[in-house]
Amino acid sequence: MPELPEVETVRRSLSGLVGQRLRKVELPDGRLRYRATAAQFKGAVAQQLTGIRRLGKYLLLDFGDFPVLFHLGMTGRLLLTSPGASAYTKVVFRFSQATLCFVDVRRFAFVLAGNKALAALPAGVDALGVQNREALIQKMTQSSAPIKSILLNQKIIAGIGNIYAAEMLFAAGIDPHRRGKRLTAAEAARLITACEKVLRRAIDKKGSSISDFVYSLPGEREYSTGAYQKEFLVYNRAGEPCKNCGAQIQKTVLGGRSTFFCNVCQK
DNA sequence: ACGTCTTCCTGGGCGC
DNA sequence: TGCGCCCAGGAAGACG
Repeated sequence: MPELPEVETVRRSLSGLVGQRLRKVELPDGRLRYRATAAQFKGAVAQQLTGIRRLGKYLLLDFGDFPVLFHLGMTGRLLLTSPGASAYTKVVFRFSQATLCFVDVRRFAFVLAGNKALAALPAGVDALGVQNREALIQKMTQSSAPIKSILLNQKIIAGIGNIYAAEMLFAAGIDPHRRGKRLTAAEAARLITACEKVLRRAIDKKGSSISDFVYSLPGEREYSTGAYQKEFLVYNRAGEPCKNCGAQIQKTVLGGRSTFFCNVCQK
């Protein structure tokens, strides 16, 4: 689920926690990709939350110089709610004025702290923080992997997942199967621009809610959902007409992932 | 070394 | 209604 726009939406939803002190961490069920333990949060307990950063699909809660890192995997959620609200609440953070629950139905999400958090950060440049476009263009065009796999590779560019990769390649008019090497520098540049445009628009719409992406609204009892799924031009639209040319949207498997594209508009 | 495939989990949706 | 199968936003690790 959570790609860059969803994680950014979560980050914004939690901004009210900044300045609050972490009183206590509870572990109803530490089973996640990496088992969560009480010991790992020692450096954060009794500290004030000084900021929340996002890097790619990762969220970093900074307690002074002690970071706590979250990755939501496929179904992870960070919700301002009571632990009993979900049967899948894994970790509970009791702040001075609020309770933050880390919830995951599956166990692909994880939380790391301190040095382990820093070590887990993605190597790639954040997809919305590209300073050196030339360097990124070079990385993209020297790989022999399909361009879609390159977009999904967090070591090259961080934050893009299966949904947005499809939408970006459509926006740039590039076939997902094209090898990075086979792209011209101009096409790679066009793709980077398309990436930023799609991500910004998706953030404006508070992400995509396909089945279960929700976020907390400060002060609200109900969860909210994103709206970008209403604007999908290719993702999950196999067999439907391309909104640009009318041809049927194609679905294939590329790198083990469902891949949607228009074989007329994307070359 | 690099690209691709398999696996980790669980629940929802669909066909029978 | 129930069962079994397939699929899913991610990505590490195994394999070739």
